[in-house]
Amino acid sequence: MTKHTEIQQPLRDEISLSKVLHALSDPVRMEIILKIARAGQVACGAFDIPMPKSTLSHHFKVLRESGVVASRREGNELINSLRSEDLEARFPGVLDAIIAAGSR
Amino acid sequence: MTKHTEIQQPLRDEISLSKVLHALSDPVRMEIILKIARAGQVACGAFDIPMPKSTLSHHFKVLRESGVVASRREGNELINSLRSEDLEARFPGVLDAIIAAGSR
DNA sequence: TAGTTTGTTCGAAATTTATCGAATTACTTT
DNA sequence: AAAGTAATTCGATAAATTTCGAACAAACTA
Repeated sequence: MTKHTEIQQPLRDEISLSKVLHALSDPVRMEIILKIARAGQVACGAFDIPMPKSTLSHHFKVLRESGVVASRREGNELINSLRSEDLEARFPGVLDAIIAAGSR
Repeated sequence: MTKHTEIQQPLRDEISLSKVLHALSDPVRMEIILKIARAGQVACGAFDIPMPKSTLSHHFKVLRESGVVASRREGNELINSLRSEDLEARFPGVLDAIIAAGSR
């Protein structure tokens, strides 16, 4: 039987624009976001970013706490997805425009 | 006769998404941007933000160097405007969406 | 020219953020 | 139960950012 643990993340209404923009203002985190945007769902381990795991983990934490990324545990890995619906509801067009801009 | 000095700002193609997002991720700078967006043109002195002049000047510098704001001298004061066209050309929809989100 | 207004620059201190290795937690597999 | 895999947390350090007062610069005004 597979256990699914909940990960702490802000509620939709608690998501702050400043924190979202700060989260996305780092090139490493933007790279992460773009990959998730393309693939839909990506495990933390699937990023071949040349960087210690602890540093990468820090960036995921920032993305999660800002409300940009949702992570859920599946087995022994964490699956990351964008909180597109929440972000679209709260800040319409922002995430899409940034992803499009970052993809060029 | 009024002298108009040019202020250093990145060229359109040199504007970086990360720097723009970082510039906009600060609440004080967002407040500045929103006021400029509403008014079109605002002098540095027209912001009644309770903060030393040097600190405010720092925030204007960040906004200028990121390519978000253009400043030109008119007589004694600096007039600030958004680089909406440059930003729209480079990162379509980003600035508008962020301003709309920040205005709510 | 002296004084005033507007805003920047400088230099230092405080705060925040990023980085990394080691230890730890959660879960799976053997 | 022991070992392996995935990722986080801890603690320390490094780097970047923010803040502020004091000094400076540019342009106007009396």
